[in-house]
Amino acid sequence: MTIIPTKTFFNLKKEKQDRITSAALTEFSKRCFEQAKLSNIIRNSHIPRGSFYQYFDNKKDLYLYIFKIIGDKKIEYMKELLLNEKEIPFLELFRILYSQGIKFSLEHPQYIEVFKLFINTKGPLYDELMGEGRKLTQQYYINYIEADKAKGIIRKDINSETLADLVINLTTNVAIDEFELEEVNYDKLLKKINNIVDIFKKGIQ
Amino acid sequence: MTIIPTKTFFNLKKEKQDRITSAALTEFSKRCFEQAKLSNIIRNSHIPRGSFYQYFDNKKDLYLYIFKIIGDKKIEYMKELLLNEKEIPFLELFRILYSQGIKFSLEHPQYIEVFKLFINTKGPLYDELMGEGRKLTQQYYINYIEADKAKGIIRKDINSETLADLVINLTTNVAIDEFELEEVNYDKLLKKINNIVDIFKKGIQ
DNA sequence: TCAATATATGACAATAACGTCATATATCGA
DNA sequence: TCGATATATGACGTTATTGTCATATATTGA
Repeated sequence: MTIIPTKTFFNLKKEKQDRITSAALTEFSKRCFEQAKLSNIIRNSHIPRGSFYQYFDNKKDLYLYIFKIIGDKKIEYMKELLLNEKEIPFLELFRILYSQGIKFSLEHPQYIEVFKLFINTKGPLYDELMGEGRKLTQQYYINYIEADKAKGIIRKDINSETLADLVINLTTNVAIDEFELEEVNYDKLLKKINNIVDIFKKGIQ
Repeated sequence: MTIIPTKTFFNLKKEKQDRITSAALTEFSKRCFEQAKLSNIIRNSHIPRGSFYQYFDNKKDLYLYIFKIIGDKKIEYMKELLLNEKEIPFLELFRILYSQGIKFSLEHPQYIEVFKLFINTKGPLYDELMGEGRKLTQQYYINYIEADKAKGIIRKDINSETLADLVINLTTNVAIDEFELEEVNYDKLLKKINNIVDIFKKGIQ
């Protein structure tokens, strides 16, 4: 069993580690995993080809490492926010997740590019990394929805699964679409989120 | 100015043309444009490498041709449906487009795979082919929404643009997600669409 | 100090893809 | 029939990329 990255990598001066992760982030934010070129990363981080293979087994290992960094940062970012929010209504949860997710993305534009490419390029790697993830999220939302139904906040005839799926799509795809646009403005986005929540709450009629 | 494909291609026996388009469809439904391998297409259609380059200038031309075939089929499929639907409410338009889109996809599973990969791999080709497409669609929806507002079917305080964007996302991303699942059942999907329309109409409260 | 361990290095083999080209074969029209 | 035009063919040049390996250099600890 090999450590990923290698012990050698962690022994490196932080500056050198950063040069590599930074170059990797740049490449993986421009091209999907399959399309990304290790040669670019090696060139831009100014390390010899041979050295790279002392730090990582291959391109995939590097990708997984970068992906882990992003995941950890995001979880850390969201966790504190959700810790004291056990009993909020579903739509509030959605509002928080959506807006906080966008805030995170604004602060880490490169991360979100990597993630976008990952989401979009649904290959074997996608299945490997996501696995049961989506079903877990769906169940997570359904719990809130059912709780709201019990409290009478959400109509009983709403299909929980459909609603959960809708929201999952909005928090991934729609949020991601926001960043295709030219100027991203947080306040503008907040208004948009409130619009969406309002549509969900009261309908459009 | 070169014809795309070549005149030569159209002179071919239909059987041979089909062998090529069929092999291309298979490849482009498995791999995005950049990732797709012309070698596979050439091998599976049992034509010599040299011949291919008498029919198409390059991989991109073949892709554009396949894409055009799909686009034409879809337009033809949707057109007759929308011709006599000038004055329907926005949500009805949505219901029709969504369900008809899914029906089309069920009948042409390979087409939808190609399209999924195209949508997802947002590269230079995406921009080239989509261009103003999204903005046109947005405006198309907004017209219906504004008309409904005038008639009092949709609340005046709903943001037309936001609603249009929401629906665009649902008709592309969500519809596409349906096909990630194992068993696709049209009746089940119809129910789901009605659920979604209901949520939009009356809200979840 | 000096041997053992850890790190650095870039040339190289292997693989794979695209598009070209010279040549062979078939078809068509007068 | 036979020359002109259209089509067929696959070996080849070119280019890119990944991962390997033998060797050089640095660092560490006894």
